[in-house]
Amino acid sequence: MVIHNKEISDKLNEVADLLDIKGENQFRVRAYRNAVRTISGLSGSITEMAEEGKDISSLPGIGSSMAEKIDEILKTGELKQLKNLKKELPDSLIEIMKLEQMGPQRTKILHDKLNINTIDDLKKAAEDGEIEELEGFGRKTTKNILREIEEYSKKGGLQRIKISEAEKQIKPMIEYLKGKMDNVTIAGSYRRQKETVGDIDILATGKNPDKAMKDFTEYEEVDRVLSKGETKSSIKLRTGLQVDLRLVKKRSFGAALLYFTGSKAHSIALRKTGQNKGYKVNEYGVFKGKKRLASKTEKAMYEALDLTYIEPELRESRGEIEASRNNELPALITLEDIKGDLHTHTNFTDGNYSPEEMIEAAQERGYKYYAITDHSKKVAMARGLDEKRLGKQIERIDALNDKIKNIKILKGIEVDILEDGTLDLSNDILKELDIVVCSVHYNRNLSKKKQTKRILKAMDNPYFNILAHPTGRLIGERRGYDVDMEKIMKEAKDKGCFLEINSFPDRLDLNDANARFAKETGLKLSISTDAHSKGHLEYIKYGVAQARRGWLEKDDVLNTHSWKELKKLLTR
DNA sequence: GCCGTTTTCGGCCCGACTGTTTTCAGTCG
Repeated sequence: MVIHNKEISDKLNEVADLLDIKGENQFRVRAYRNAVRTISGLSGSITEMAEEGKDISSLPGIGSSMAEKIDEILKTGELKQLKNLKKELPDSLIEIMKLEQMGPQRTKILHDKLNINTIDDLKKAAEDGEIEELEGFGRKTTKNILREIEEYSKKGGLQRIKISEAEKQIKPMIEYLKGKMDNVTIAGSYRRQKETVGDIDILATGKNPDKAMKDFTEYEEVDRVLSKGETKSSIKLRTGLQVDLRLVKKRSFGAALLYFTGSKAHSIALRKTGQNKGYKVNEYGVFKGKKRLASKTEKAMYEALDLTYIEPELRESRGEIEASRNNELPALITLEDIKGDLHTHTNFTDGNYSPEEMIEAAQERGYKYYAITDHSKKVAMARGLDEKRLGKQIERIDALNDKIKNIKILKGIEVDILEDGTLDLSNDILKELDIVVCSVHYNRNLSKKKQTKRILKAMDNPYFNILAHPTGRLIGERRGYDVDMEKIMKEAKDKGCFLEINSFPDRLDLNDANARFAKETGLKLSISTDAHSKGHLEYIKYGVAQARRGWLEKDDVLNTHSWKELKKLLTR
């Protein structure tokens, strides 16, 4: 039986939630959450680790006891401890606990005193006035609970939004705030460029807190004010996005930015590092007794802890603090390192613009080369190209290359990998191309074994260059197909093939963990947009961000190289 | 439940805000 990492982390997370509600020791609860975080950050499969006889308890935050539980899940698909917990407490309490304003303890009290087990129970008890009678609760709390239930049912559950969507929603507000206060900076998971964000944390400095908080809470898109204080206020935009503003003193800006950028795990690790040195680390600085050692900038904060500066994208407690201490942090790739796009479409298939128009947009970005990779015939919906139409496109690009001098246009294709692992176009035409991007669009539901075999077989075709959107996932909508990604990466390296980080905001595929594994395998990746429109070329920044989160350096990425070098790399 | 440049036992990050209180618990990040 193949157990996915997510099944393991979901079960352990449920255990943590239920133990939390039960009122168990907080550190024990945290231990489960730490294990969940470790598992979520793995690129490889735990099932396979176990099969290969690797020691699961060597993973950070996973000790012998946790390893035994994981082993039980691997062997039986279940966890007795979780089953027993569910006998004590209905797991529907977890849903209640995750409502805003509700935590483990309130959930427990409501369960014990009013026998509330579901969100419906909660709603009824709140409406009947039972909750406000309880000690520690009151009228306002009851009102907040009812509002959160309404919000919850409106959204159909609790959701995070894509980073691209968050960017769209927050940009106008940032512009507005910049006119009202100083040093306006977005912190939180947005600054770390996580693929999705739950809310937006903004940091700023200003001389007049009352005025600043008033300006913030009176922004025209604000739906309601959740809290308003001297240093912290929270609002909800009409779109449903929560935004927190923290006002800090200029001299503690670095300390505050560091703290509010997180991640939580990174902050905790930093505080521990400080503690070991006899310092106290908080959002106001690094302190030795009363003496402030650092606070103005993040760099100074890190240095006070004997660490080199750590880029926000790395702050996930995935080894960055050790690497910083040993001065072994990667020099992360930047947007400026990208020399061209290797996966784009035109109106030959389902793109919105002609090759000429797309190329012009690429020139505006300063690209040195630009690959046109329209769909192949299998993708009929997009009017995919057959050999004949691709031949015409090749002629058109040859003519363009004769005419246009400052950018090299690469003749390419996004060719479908058919179910049997062959490619959708003949080698006679593929050999005419500069670059062959290959992807799976159909037969997504093959078994892991078959899907892996299919892709590996496709890689045996000597013209196969890059596997596009390798897992096929769509964030928040569709799981990736079942595939042995580690095996594919290792074989890609051996065969001289590459994988893509697809920068399209819905995809971000490969993700950060996969990218990091690729680096560790020594496999270079491309970062491309899959642009279907001129404006999509800008999405490259999201791909670069995920690459940075995956610890990638300039040299780890195919399209940071000159066309001359790239051509060599593509030649098998 | 994890973990060790002080430890195999005894620690485990820290502060702001709200609401319900009248000194503080719960939640959040």
